Amino acid sequence: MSKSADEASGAVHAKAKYHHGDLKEALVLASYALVAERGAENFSLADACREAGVSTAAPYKHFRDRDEVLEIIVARAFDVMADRSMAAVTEAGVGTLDGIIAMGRAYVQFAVEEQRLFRLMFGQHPKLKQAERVVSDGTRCFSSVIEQVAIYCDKSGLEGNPKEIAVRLWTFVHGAASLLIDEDYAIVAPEVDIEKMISDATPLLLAR
Amino acid sequence: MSKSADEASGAVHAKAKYHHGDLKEALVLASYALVAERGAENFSLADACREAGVSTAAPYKHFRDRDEVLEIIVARAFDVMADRSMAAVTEAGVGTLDGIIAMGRAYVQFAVEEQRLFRLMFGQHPKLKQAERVVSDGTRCFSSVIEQVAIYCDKSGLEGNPKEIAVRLWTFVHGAASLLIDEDYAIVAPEVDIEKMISDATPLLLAR
DNA sequence: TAACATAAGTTAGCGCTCATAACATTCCAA
DNA sequence: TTGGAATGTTATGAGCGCTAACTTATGTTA
Repeated sequence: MSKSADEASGAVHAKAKYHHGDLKEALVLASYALVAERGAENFSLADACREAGVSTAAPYKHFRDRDEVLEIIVARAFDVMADRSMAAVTEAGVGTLDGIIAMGRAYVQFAVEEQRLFRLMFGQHPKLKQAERVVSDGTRCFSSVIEQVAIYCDKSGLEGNPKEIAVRLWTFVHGAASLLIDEDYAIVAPEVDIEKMISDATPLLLAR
Repeated sequence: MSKSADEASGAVHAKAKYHHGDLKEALVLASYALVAERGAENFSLADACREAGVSTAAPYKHFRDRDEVLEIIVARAFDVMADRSMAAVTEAGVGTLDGIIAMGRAYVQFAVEEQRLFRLMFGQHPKLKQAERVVSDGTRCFSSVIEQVAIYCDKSGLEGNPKEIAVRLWTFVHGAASLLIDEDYAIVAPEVDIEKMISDATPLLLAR
């Protein structure tokens, strides 16, 4: 078992080599998994080190600090989100009402499935927000929403400003995602059906 | 100066008395202020102890652990929020569209002014969510929204389920508050006018 | 009034974190 | 072949939450 694991990791006969090979990537992968599982607040770089089999000082040869690791994780998470979102749109119909609803649902679904990552992506963490990779990936993600709304407006002769409408839709699904994963609905309105709420509210919010 | 402070705190000639008087309340007040200022993640019980002038072990005579202090803080913050919300409704008109819009704006305003508290109140923190005081205070807060919607529906002959509509409105303003304080709007749509967005969206979401 | 139980403080210490400094090893290129 | 540069190591510091064991003050009861 441990033998096949060794082979899978590409180490032909790697008995405790001093240099890891690609420690940076290994630490990012381990950290990504740990954050996705336990959340950023319960993630320690030290754990990632143990997983990668190196000392707790090793990361500092590759990263500025703990926050730089989180930065990279967030950027990757945005990529994953963008992919899933586009897949949903493509399936439901580009530039259609159903497509836009599907995007909203995909947003919430991502938030539920990747709770811990979602919180890190959108939560307040000053250092992360300024990071180049985070800003550009986040912006790209949002642009695709505006695009879908623009096509829909065009098709259906709606007059509104696509960006303004996109912000409105984003606001709603983000609220839904947040209240859902933070279990605020559960306390106050456990019976709420999110999927239905989104399909109900989307056309209302698209109105001019 | 220090003399008048002593008198104000009720200590007639209190030079370093071994027993504090009301350490529990003093720690809660100090902690509330620190959390409001720095956020729960950057708050240490140790800091609150220094502020209160006691050892770092002292709190454990009064609280189960750090989380119990946060629990109490959240409960108090909900009270403050409920007060401000009701004040806004009363001023704008009970059971009117303006009243409902005012509540939404008050929600966002509270979130902005008390960012750190807001995050603690609605963020994911399993131990806190289950706490009795938090659940009951949160529920009471939400009930007042349902009430306003119900009156409005009655008056204007709207057919919808008040709770369902209240959830929809809450979802929207919560999304707005979150994206605003976490600076996600700032990255992607810095020009957005939240006040206007809320007054635009509220009537749309009230529709059946 | 004296004695004592208990409440409410203290110090010391464990185990964990992030981060830095100083040292060791390995790799690669001149 | 050899000397940096890159990439590991160990040791350490400062801060955190929390517990154990001890001390001091308080207030009730005999």
